Amino acid sequence: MTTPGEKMRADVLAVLRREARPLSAYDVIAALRPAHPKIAPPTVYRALTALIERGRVHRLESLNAFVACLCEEHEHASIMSICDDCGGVEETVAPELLAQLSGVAERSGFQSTRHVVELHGVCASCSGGAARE
Amino acid sequence: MTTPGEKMRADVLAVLRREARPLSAYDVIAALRPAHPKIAPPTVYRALTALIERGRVHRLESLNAFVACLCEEHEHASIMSICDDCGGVEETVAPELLAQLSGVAERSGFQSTRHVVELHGVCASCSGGAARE
DNA sequence: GACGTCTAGTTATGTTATAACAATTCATAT
DNA sequence: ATATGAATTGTTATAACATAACTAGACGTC
Repeated sequence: MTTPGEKMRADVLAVLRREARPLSAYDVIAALRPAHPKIAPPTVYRALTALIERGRVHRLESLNAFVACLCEEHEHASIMSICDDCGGVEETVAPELLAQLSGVAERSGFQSTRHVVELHGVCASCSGGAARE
Repeated sequence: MTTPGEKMRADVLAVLRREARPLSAYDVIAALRPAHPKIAPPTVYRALTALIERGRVHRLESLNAFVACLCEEHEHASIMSICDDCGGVEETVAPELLAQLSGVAERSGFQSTRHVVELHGVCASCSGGAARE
């Protein structure tokens, strides 16, 4: 093991990638319990924080949940579209739109450093597919 | 008292308007304690939910906190600019920009019903004013 | 190898939010 | 007027989310 904590981060990321949907930190803990019986919240939160810094994981603020980043190389902010029906998440990259957002705020002198853009609604499969009831 | 709960909603809104900054639900409870000694979380959360539905209060998802809506008549979604330095919040109305956001997501068939757009950064007074240390 | 520094693990607790139920209010029919 | 029932609010308890504070281990330096 070269850098410590690497294993834990890999395990957390693997869990998030296995599930395609957002998981709460405690969902991750539950999924990790078999491999790490004594795992505690701070361990997972630290791994998640490190993964978020590296752009491997996104935190969904409006859900208090986490998803693996779907695009391999991206370290830029994204638009997260959250289906309130199936719970799925789509990630859209639109730098120019986020730049416009910054620009609007900047008109009053606000310097933005972090964007939280989350859309709630219904995804294509849930609206276009079969009616659910 | 015509509709029940009105008094509580008014009291909660008054607290949020008195402070200009975001308050957690438990901050609101603390502020209300003198007037309502036995107030409990669900009471405040219900009042907040009702006020949010009426567009009087915004929930800041990335802060788990609440602010009074600053603009009197608006029931539309807003861009919330949150100063990480002083904690202040600015509300910007930019319907065309939010429509663009919806549009981008819609290209993959996603129908958005609710927007969460929050910018973190430093406000004009905190960056343009005096250095802080 | 003793010492200091940095990182990770652990314990405990703090903070945010809601489920579940009891009490109350109010409308309606008798 | 009062019994019945629907809807709303108050209350208790607990669930869900997150981090502070401390302990222990790893690693470089002298």
